[in-house]
Amino acid sequence: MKIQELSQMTGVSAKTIRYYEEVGLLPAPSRAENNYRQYSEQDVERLRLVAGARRLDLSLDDIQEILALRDHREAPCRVLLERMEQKADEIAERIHALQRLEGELHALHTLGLTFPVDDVDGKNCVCHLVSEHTAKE
Amino acid sequence: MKIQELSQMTGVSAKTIRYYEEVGLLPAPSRAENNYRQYSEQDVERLRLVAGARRLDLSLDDIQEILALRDHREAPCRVLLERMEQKADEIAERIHALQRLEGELHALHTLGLTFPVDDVDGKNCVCHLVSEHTAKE
DNA sequence: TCTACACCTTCCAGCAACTGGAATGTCAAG
DNA sequence: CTTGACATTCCAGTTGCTGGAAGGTGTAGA
Repeated sequence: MKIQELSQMTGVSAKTIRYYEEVGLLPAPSRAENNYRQYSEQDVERLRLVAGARRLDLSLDDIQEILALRDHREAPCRVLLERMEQKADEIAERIHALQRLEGELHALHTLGLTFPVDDVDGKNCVCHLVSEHTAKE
Repeated sequence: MKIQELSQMTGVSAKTIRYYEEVGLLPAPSRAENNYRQYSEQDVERLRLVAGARRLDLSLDDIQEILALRDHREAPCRVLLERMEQKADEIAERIHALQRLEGELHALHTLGLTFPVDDVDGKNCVCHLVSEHTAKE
């Protein structure tokens, strides 16, 4: 099958497929007479694994590692499970950071509303709050 | 004051300060005899506003806009408040996306644990789950 | 047959916001 | 006089793609 078909079967754009090949996630496929890339069912499977892992926000490096294990006929499941756990921790942390940020934004916004809005560089201005914000904590 | 001092007063690295100058967030400062950058109190103030806004995760483009208003002696507070609101919405959305992702990761991980961990390419493997994950929803 | 159109190829550039490093210059202390 | 901490410029790399140019290929219709 041609690249466009592989793209449709996996939801990964042709551009991205070529990129994955370039960085070594996908092997260079065989070519037709006209130099078009030709893909097999195996390629579909491999790319589906990549796409699934990307959807879980695993890094291309992590995916490389997992695929390399598979290519050496070692079961990659253990590593994959481990990476999923790490990723979950990372995401939990990012969620907390974002929630803190959200709180700060709301607090500053509320406080900012109590100030005159046309103050160019006076002290009673949300801009000043934001500047001070640097030093906080 | 020299760049290192400005850096310490604002918590922004010297490298980043030069970068901000390069992209036009900070004006090119005057230079000493030895070609070292020389900063004033005004620069401290300006950079503090930038740093505070960055801490709130506003983009450099947003900050450009706010500083440009200030430079034209227009009160930037209205715009700043608006951007803060937009940013809060954006962050709320990102939090939701991450929470969904976290849920998926945990679900797959739990399910993956019920499978044998040494299956190279069989179907009872978390890798297979992840591949299938592509098609979901 | 001509031509339009959709597909394929390669290669180069750009995004955001920095960060690292090389090569070089300056200055104060011991 | 040397050592070390600063300063300068410039170039490259990070992550994971995406856009676009310039050109080749394949098919269907006028």
